[in-house]
Amino acid sequence: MTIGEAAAASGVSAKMIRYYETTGLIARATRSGAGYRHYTEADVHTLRFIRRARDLGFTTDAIAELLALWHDRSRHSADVKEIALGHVAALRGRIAALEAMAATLAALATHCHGDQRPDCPILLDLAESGTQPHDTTRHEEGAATMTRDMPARRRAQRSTAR
Amino acid sequence: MTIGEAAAASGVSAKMIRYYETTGLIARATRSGAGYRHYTEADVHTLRFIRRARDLGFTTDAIAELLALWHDRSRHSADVKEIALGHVAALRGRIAALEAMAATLAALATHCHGDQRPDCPILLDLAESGTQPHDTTRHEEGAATMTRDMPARRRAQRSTAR
DNA sequence: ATGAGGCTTCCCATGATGGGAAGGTCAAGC
DNA sequence: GCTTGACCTTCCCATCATGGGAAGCCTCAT
Repeated sequence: MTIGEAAAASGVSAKMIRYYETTGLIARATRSGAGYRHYTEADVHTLRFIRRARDLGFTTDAIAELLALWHDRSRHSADVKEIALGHVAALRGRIAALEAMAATLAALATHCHGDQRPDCPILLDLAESGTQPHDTTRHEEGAATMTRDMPARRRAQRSTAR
Repeated sequence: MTIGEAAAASGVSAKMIRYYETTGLIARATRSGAGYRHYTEADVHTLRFIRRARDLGFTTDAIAELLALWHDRSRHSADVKEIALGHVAALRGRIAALEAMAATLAALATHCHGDQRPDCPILLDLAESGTQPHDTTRHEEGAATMTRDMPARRRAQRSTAR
């Protein structure tokens, strides 16, 4: 089947299938005489595996390892389990960092009147809390690390904001 | 003070200070005759504000809004609170998505013997769970979105891990 | 005056993803 | 057999926050 069909069947976009091929996550697809990529059911199976792993938050590296183990008939389930548990630990770490942020903010918010007056403990905290030298170590491996995401509406909103 | 000093005093790297200037998050710095950027204590204060907000996971857009409100003497604390609570909600959404992943994986892992045998429910799940057509809607706005982060030790650990 | 270190700008890379252009291919219908 | 529209190819660009590094200018202390 063609890449478009494989994409539809696997839930991985054609763009990403090509990308995975260039990065070596999947093998180079066989090509038709005209250069069209050609996929088998087995390939689609692999793509679904990748998509599923990705949805579980595995890094690309981990996915590569899992794929290798999957294809390895003589694998030890212990290796798979180790990767999975390692990922669970990573997830829990991220969760803890996010929870710390949420808790801090939620606490500040409860002290904010939320009315027409300008006084606001949230702004006070942002402005004052780090007034001291500030530890330059940054990133307690977690907090600031996962700060990024939630895309869309950038420049647009920004202009209204400033 | 110079950009290097401002960076040390604020905890924001010189690189990022310049970046924030180009994106308009902060005003263009005054320059010395030779073109060196020059910062005041007030500027450092602003940078600390930004850093603190960033550490709390606010998006750049939200930070821009918070800065505007901070500088607005006639702000309504309700506006600040709304942004903060909106962010808390976003954080909780991310947390929920990560927890779902962790829970799924942890459950699978408990059923994995983790020994020398190759049979592993984790791999089975990855390989089979999505065998059906698969909903093409993708990204339930959460799951895959926060998948990315945890930098550093990539390639390195990989080698030791396998 | 010389050298070290700090500053400037500019370019590049990251990771996963999509957008889009320019051009080739295929299958269905006429 | 030819047209047409859908699909394929590669290539480039952009995202977002961040750092690396190069080339060249500036400044202060010796």
